[in-house]
Amino acid sequence: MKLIIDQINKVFENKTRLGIMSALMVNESVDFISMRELLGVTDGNLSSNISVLEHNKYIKVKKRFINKKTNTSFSITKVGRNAFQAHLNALEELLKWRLK
Amino acid sequence: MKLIIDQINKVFENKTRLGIMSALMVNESVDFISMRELLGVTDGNLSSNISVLEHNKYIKVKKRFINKKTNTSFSITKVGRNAFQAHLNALEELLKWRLK
DNA sequence: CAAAGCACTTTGATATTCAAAGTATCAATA
DNA sequence: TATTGATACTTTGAATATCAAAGTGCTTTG
Repeated sequence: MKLIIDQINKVFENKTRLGIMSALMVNESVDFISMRELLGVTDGNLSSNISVLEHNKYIKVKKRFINKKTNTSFSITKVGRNAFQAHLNALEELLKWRLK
Repeated sequence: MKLIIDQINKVFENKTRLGIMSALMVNESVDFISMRELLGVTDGNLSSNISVLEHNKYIKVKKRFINKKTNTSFSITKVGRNAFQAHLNALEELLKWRLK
């Protein structure tokens, strides 16, 4: 069981980051405001958790202007997708372990 | 998606506690030493996380003597089982959400 | 040109984590 | 029978994490 637990990724042991990653697994790109609405979190919370994921190279952040307003959007990286998938697999293993 | 994320239980956002609960879902009772070995954690880590689960009434702690040595064992409560199941359902929902 | 809004980021008080140090009891060795 | 070691935990606290309020830098509106 230790082997399974070791595969659980600390970065994803957080509601907001779990939500961000889930959203980016199915959406090519999601912008700041949409993500905030989707998750129902404060902007401060979203911003700091985005930073954590970015520093881990799990997501990419793209900033641009859309009619004179800043627009920040996120996408998942290959590394992020693999790490998240590994985390989900570990969770699944933990549940399978329960049954044997 | 906010509705799903809200169902994620903060108490279970921790490797050790996730492991404890998984173990107690399938084992009527597990003692301190066995749990520590099973999870591969330090005794301090196990002890403090057991306290968290106990204060949340998710597990019961039973202390007794087995040939003059203290023996502490844990079991899941009805409340704990329900809470953990709800948490697992939320995780599952989050994954299902990914597919639509 | 203030004042208000928008789209974020930073700050910091508060909460959490977990291993080292501590406690209590028993067993063995000298 | 002191003394050291082992076992079975618990407590402490330094390090780290969380997240909402306050801050920043724009633009727009009155």
